[in-house]
Amino acid sequence: MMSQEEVKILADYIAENALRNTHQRFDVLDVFINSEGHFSIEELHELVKKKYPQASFSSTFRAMQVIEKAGLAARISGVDGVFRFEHLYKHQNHGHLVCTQCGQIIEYDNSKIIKLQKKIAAVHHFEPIRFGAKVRGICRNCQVKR
Amino acid sequence: MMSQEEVKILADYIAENALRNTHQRFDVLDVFINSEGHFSIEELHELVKKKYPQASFSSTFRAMQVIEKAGLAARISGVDGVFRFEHLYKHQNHGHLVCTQCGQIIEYDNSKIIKLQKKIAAVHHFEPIRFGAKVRGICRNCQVKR
DNA sequence: TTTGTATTGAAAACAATATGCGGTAATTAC
DNA sequence: GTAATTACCGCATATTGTTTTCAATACAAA
Repeated sequence: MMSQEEVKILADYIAENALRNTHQRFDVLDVFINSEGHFSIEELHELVKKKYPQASFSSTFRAMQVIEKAGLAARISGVDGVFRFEHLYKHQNHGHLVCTQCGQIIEYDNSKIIKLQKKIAAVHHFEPIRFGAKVRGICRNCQVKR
Repeated sequence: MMSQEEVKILADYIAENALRNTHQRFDVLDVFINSEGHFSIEELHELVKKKYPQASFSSTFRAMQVIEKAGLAARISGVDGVFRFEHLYKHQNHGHLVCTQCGQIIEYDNSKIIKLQKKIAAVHHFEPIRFGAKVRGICRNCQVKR
């Protein structure tokens, strides 16, 4: 059920950089692509192990580095010090609402914000690569809890 | 040359929380307030040591925790995994342009972006605490270098 | 002062991230 | 197809940045 498009992107990246097509890399990609939300490497590795029990942490770690370089994933820093991965492919133009209570990350469309950021970057002669917008606060659920 | 307003804020926080007025805390505050830009704890500690050579890393670390809780500083994650401190007092409503080459952080006014974020948060019934906007890219200097 | 306790400084613990190494497996050359 | 090459895996361990422990000290209240 893995999207062939992302597989192709990774395969292309591997070919272009004279790397090797190993099943581990595509195993990790498989799990990552079919995951919803934002996972740390450790969390992601737990998911990978469920489907591919023989997977090692290092492989998940290094596979994600490749997937990141291939442009399919990006690191974001959540509410704790741990970074998590977000999907980049077909997930353009979104910002994050980060709950400081439960750590949940909600995505929202931020195309308007990006337009503003592009203007600002231009003023500063800054060549933008990636845009981010984050609001820290309390999510609906955690408000109810109190 | 230390702003008395920030000193008062810290002193108030200390009084309200039954902490103690130690010179170490105000030494660190002094250096932090008179610093421009964004420093990691380690970088900040280097600055502190220049003025107060006897200062220990632990003290700088813990003093910044207190200063943070007093609402005078906030952590931001820069281009590497290291967090840095930014000024909160009299530094409202700004976003960051982060250079992925040299790590430099440029601040910009983002009051318009915050307005948009407030709207979005309301739609999601999300209670906002702090707003952030970040653009990763290449700064003017680093563009020239290439 | 005396007493109680928060704070300090040094070192060590911790957690997250990253790497070195020897064996293994994917490619390439033949 | 087979051998040669070399990137990669998995394990263990190193590294880095951050936090905590603990005994000694300094602050604040009586």
